[in-house]
Amino acid sequence: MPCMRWSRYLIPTTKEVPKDAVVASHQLMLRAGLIRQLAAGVYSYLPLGYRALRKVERIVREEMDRAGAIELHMPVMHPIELWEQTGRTQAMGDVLLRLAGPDGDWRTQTVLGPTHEEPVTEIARAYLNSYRILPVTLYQIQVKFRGEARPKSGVLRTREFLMKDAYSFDRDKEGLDASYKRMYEAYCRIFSRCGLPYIAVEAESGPIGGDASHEFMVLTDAGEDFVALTENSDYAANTERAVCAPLAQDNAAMLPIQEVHTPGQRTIDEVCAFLKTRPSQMIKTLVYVETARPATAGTPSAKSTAEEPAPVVVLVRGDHEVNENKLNRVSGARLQLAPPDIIRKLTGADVGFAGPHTLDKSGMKYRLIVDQAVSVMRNAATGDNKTDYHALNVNPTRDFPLTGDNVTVADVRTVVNGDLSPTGSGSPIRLRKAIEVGHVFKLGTKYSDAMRATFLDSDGKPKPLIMGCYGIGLNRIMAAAIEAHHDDGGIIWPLSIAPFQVLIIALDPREKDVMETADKLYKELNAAGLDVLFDDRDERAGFKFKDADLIGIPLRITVGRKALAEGVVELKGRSRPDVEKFAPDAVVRRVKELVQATS
RNA sequence: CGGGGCGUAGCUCAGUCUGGUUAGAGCGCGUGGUUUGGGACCACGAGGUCGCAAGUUCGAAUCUUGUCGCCCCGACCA
Repeated sequence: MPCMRWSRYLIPTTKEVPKDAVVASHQLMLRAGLIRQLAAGVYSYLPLGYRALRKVERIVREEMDRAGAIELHMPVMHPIELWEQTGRTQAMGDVLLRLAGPDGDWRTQTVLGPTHEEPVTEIARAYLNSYRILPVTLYQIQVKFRGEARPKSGVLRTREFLMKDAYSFDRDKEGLDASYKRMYEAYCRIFSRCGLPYIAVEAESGPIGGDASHEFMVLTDAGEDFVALTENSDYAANTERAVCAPLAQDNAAMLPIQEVHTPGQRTIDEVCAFLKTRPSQMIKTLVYVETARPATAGTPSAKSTAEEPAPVVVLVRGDHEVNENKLNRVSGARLQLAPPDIIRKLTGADVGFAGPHTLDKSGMKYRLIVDQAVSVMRNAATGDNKTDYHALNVNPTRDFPLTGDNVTVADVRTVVNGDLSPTGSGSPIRLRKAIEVGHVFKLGTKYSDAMRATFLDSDGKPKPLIMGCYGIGLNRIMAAAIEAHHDDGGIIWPLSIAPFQVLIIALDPREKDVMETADKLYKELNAAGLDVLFDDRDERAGFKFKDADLIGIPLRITVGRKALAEGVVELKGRSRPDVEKFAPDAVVRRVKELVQATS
């Protein structure tokens, strides 16, 4: 049995808040001696932190196994050729970490895996070649490497992290639905068992659409995703994807268009202040062009000199933001904001004065995409396609079309606070910050097509494997748990993932009785299969209590001279203020009860 | 990649503007003593090529240039 005496263990706690740590979980993980930073976005897990991480790992593994997934272990080093088969060297860009080496060296042909769709599909291609062995779900718990542009918030966003990634392979869409559901349910169990207050939200699902993707979120300001939740909880989605009920038609009488001299007023805020109007009464006119498919050096696959696609003019309300995911889907192309020269050519004005009502005068072809919220406006203010001028009382239908070959009315904006639930319940949407701890995704045949991973179906015909992928960030679970469970004194671990379940503090370690009693409790609890840490350090009581609160072990047994003189020891839960007194024998029973009740 | 900030002891920082003995404090660490139920106190001590490099100067933590690293905001995020 390993010796878990604090005096012989390594728990470098600190009183001072490390200067680089901003969010609570980062500060506490450093102060409690769980992690140590080695480089930007690269952390060591110290003994206490590693124990918690392994607890999380165990829960994840148990639930994956229970859901019928099969564990394997794939390499971190991948031949880049594998990534070229799916075109993701380009899609991933700088996120894909390459090894450096002399030209022609194997190193330059090797990348560190940021995820494992390609390697797992390579395995599936080799071995999952009959409908008879389907469905199969494979998973691993493995380190991932990503060239994150900006690691931040401690362990929440790093360049190296531990992930559980699972991949399902099915013969048809119904099978995928079933596999997806099984993983979804396993995820719910995992996050519940880890003590996380999570919600599952609809997530951006890329080209497949529908209900093909969910993210598991923990609501906290330390997160960097935004989720849209309705007040009555009938809808929850990532803002990348969230939709809302259409806005109602404004029925004000249309006023005649009026031109206003607005010298140098370009931004929505400037113009609003100048015109004494509000952003919600303005139309933001944005010009997009198709992203040039960049031909990476060395790959002579560039298709150039095709006809220059027409710019896409997008209208959203002044207080709304374009959601580029939605826009790309509506337009059927990958768009980016147009450079100034195209804007000048199309609008005849400097950037900042574009409007939808007089665009035809340039003679340039363009497509018009009108956000639904704009389509119901009346008497809006917008640019006048004339430098230093804006127009008042611009109206859809009268001044620019809502129908026609090159016109689309659609939802292309990001939802905002106060939008109403898309379910029609009328419940308002609230935006909340959240940490993404898990993501389930129906992939379909994207990778099996690209890598020709087919199986022979019962009809004797080769068909592409239908895939799903399912990720969980284990380090993020740890950090999210701390974000959700801490107080001024430190961490309050959920029992299930606490590095230790019980902390025994010997308050007067030089007293023979105290040490003997504490040591006996330590041995008994250990023998009962509990994870026990024994604070046998010769320190003052206050010092040890502060440390105990900081590292947040759920159950604390205090053995002190005074209480022992009355024949008792003290039991306290980290999350509650009250202290219970027990005879040493009784406390072991009580602790066992408490641990069993929660596991 | 754009904007801002910071690199001095294991940690938190002062000193830099205005160059000048041997570079400081608190925490932590070691030794001894007094203490001992919510981060004690006294004494002594160990620990730093002031991120790195070049330059200016009689002299550089301090000025100049370059470079590397870290943090924050933004952009980006299969």
